[in-house]
Amino acid sequence: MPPVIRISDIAQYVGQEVTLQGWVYNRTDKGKLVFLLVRDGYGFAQCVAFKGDLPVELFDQVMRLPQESSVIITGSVRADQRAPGIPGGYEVGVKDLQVVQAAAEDYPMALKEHGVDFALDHRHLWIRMPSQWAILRVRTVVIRAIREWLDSHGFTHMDTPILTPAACEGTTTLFETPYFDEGMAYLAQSGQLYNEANIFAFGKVYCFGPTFRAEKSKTRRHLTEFWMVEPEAAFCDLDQLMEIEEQFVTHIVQTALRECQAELKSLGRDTSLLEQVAPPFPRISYDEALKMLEDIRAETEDPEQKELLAIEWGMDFGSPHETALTQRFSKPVFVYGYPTQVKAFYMEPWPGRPEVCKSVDLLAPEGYGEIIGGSERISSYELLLQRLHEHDLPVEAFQWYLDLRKYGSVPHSGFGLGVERTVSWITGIQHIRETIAYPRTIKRVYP
RNA sequence: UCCUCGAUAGCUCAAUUGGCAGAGCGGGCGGCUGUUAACCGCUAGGUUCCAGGUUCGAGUCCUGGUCGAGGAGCCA
Repeated sequence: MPPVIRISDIAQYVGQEVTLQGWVYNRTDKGKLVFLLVRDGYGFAQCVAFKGDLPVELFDQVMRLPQESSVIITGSVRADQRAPGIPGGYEVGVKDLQVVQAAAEDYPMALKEHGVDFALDHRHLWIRMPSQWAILRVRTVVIRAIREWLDSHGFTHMDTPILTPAACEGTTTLFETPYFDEGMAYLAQSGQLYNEANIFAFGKVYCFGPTFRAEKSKTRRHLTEFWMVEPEAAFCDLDQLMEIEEQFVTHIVQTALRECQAELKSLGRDTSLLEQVAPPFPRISYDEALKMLEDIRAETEDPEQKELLAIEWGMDFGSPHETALTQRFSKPVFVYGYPTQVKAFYMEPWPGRPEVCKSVDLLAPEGYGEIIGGSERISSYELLLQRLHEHDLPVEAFQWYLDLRKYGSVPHSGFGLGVERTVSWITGIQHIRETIAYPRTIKRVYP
């Protein structure tokens, strides 16, 4: 029996007889000729059956194969520019075909556009379609690239708890669940505070897992359950943090470009700007960003847009601001030094400017906006204690966190990168829900 | 929580001023040796989101509700 191959490797088998194990994605019959578009999990390839090449009964069966039937196909590979697929340009001349199961004829996903609600109700089938398959292939490569870079740069992977005692930052709304006799537990919105403990044992660490936010956000950039990687490093200030971030993001983007060419091409992604992603990234201060936004607002004629872009010093950027700002850049851009009042309690103040903190967001270009939020953390025991009081946080719950500033405190910094937002940017898609296999939004927990 | 929009065949949508509920795709049957969302012929397929109301007559107008989408705020 010829070797079972992966469609992603099909170019290596031109002129050879191979076996494909997969599913019929589409069928077009032309009388004495049938085209099957077969997917095997690794790609999509056209298989061509001629009536004269096959037994009469088999050809008749092939001509009637319902969409999504599972099949084992043997035939010879040839290059043909007409052949569609991912990667396209190669096809299999069918010599034998075994039907593992003829699918039921009421498969609901037509090979056409679908409404969002219908598509999401059938997410378990939607992921079979080329666009969704390609996005999720990019996602897995992005996740691998994240781990590769961190693992090879001295970061120790340390899992942090999903069930947590309280808000880490005391701001966002959390999912809660009863926890035996201990009252309520909350689903983690960040592993950062635990990371900060872990660096004093391991130097540089990262956690990587699902993150939960119960906020009633209804936008293309929000999920209630999403994946975030959070690196944290001891003996690291804000400038060193930005160097880490730009190396890290560059590795992720370049790996995806290198390993997902066929997927990105099938998605129609223009990769010219992604190819330019390399250190150094532009760095602008909050004050400079504010000036740019005022200029952009002055040039805007649309009154609605003018209203949305209104801002004054001390306010955090909303998504209209981020979008407008990043449309001016072709590379990811750092915005550092946000007002202390809009950021979390644990951020180190700017030397000589207490109204500003050593925070930095990384905004993806082409209007995609924030993919990373990070900062240098407060290292002084007294200042941290003062901030806990200022934010009305229960000091006793943060006793262990205060200990970190008591026993060998050092300057340290960290950040969180949102996987889904990063994949949205790299794949060029508009809605974050397509970058995760089973999205959880305010209105959806099925399937 | 607020603003805006939407719901008609399995899917995507159309239906003029309130006047017989339609098309394409998908399914079935038939035809075709290079299709790219193939094409051609035939065919089956409807609680027009729900509950009221106006009217000779409502998919269409009015009231209330349900569900969904986009955006704001918040954030990754």
